[in-house]
Amino acid sequence: MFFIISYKYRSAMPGGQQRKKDMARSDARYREAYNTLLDHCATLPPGAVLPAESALSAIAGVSRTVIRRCLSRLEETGLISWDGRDKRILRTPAPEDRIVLADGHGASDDLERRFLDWILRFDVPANTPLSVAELSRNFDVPQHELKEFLAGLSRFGLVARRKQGGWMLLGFTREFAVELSDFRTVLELNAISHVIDAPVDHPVWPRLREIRAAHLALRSRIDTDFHEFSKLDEAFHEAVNSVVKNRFVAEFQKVISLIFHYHYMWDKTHEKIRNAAAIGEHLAIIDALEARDGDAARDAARRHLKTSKTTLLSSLRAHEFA
Amino acid sequence: MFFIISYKYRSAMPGGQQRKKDMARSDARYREAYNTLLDHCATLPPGAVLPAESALSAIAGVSRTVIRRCLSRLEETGLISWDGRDKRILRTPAPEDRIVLADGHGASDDLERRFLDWILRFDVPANTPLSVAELSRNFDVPQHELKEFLAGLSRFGLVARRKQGGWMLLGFTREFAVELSDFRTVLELNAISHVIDAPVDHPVWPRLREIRAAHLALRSRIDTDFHEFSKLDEAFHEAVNSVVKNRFVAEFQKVISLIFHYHYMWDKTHEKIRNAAAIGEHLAIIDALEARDGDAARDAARRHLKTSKTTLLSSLRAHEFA
DNA sequence: GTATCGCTTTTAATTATTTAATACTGTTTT
DNA sequence: AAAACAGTATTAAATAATTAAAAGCGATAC
Repeated sequence: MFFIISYKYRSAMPGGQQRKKDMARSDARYREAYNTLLDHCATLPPGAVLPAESALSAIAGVSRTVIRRCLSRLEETGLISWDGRDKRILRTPAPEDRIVLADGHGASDDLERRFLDWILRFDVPANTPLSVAELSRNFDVPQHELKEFLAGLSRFGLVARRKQGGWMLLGFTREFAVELSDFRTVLELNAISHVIDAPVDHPVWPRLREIRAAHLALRSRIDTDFHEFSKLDEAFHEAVNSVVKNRFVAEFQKVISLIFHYHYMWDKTHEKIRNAAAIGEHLAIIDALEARDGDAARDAARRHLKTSKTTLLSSLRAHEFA
Repeated sequence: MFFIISYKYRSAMPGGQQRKKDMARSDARYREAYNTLLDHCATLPPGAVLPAESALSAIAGVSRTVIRRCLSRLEETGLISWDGRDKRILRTPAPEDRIVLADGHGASDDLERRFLDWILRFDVPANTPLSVAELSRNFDVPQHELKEFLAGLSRFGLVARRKQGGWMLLGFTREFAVELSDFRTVLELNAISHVIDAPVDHPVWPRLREIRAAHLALRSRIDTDFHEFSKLDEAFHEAVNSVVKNRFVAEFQKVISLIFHYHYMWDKTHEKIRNAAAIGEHLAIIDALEARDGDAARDAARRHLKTSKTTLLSSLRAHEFA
């Protein structure tokens, strides 16, 4: 009983805002909901009656508990009157009525990309112990999120738990690269087969035509713009794999394409020659696909993936001896 | 300063054992290390000098911090004398000197199997909200372990976060089953190709011969023992896939085989006929493999996997209308 | 000079606390 | 009477706080 009522008075305590120390869980949800409610009130004239608590909870996308906390504050601030079901707007909310949102970690969503980026860019060696505390600081993400993220990565065999606690980076070893390349080949050849069977009105066909044109255009100015190939490579493989509608394939493809993409970008040895050759390989695949010649397409793809694998491995070797 | 010294006296406090409430983290590591050290002491005669702290930490596989805590207790119990580097055994340890290991959650390792078992056995519907607290109670696993586990599963698209917090079971929908089957087909056909290329002295060949014999034996008594097929099915697919040495494939295969295995066990409709047919399909694959006929093997495998897919889907449909 | 120790600092596992979500219950409104 | 609603109680999720363990760092003994 007291528990609920106390909401009404809590924010009236000295300081107004809660001390950070007391907040086991952030009240960001409440703050956002409050502002959303303000916006809603702004659309109504003074004297208007507010809808039911459950209706408001639907509007703000939060539970009734949060709504009641918001209403308490609205009443207290003098924005509304509140007695049971009767909730009336007293005055139109002003900009200064909003509560500031404690700047949360907006960084969380991008974590995977930034983490892989870090590993590949700084060439973090295999068997490096990963400190959750340190990663948390560097990536500006709460520790528990990082733990969940690492738990997810462990499913890909990229990291593993250490017996003495914490985590350890397993890849990027030679074995990892080989197995990744092999797995990519399996997925990609399957995708090629799917493209061959795609109906004539499938969006992949115009997309491939565009990509072919882009390849030809880049080939004509390869001497100067060879570094643009990386983007083209990603687009090509994305187009081919887009035909396969499979959540498992998609999940892996995300990681695979990221890793290959970065290696293409950073391995600068013979970059121009490599990219020129890859353009040729891509065009061969597209030719075979458009001719609906499955065997030829798979052969061409196999050749291209073999080149990719070799490139990936040699870039690892280069780092090893660096 | 006081913090560390207190180790020496803490265990002398009333009760001897720490109150559970005070233990933010379990001291299981210390307890195990202590017993290990006792075992080590038992091999030495009284009066013998114990090795350096770092050496002991290597023996017990823990940090020096834990070793020092153990030494404190050993000294206190009168088992050793300890003054700086001088550590001598005073008497041979007796069985009652061991500390009891607080029975921890030995349940953690088996979590994946038990979780999938639960989903499939009780036919938990798609879009069911999963409560970490409840799962934690039912599976007798700490909450944070469950969160990490669910984070891992989300990589397979089996579960996902909810915006209002917590997790939600996504599969087992029809789409999930279709995509899982398709993915399994891709992996399995690849495995078949690998088997074909395996050298004559590869262990897969004798294994397949054994499995063929087991199939023939079961076929002769299929009328009574048809339910034994489930084990045979698992053995067959495991043998074929064992040829592919790939961490990504292996990780998926674990989940896939579990799911198909359970469905074979529980879908009781036409079980005898289904299993008899599957035996024939398996034998056809084995025949083609032993004849080193890649195309025939892949065709046979495709037929078998198609049957499997149909069975999986119809078992889902059966549940839907139940 | 180097191996080892005492002590300090840092990290990770786990509990505890706070906020939010949900379930339940009786009352009011239609 | 039935539906909608607010008040209350319970439960869960996020995250801070706490403790065990690990790692690090001079000092010291050999």
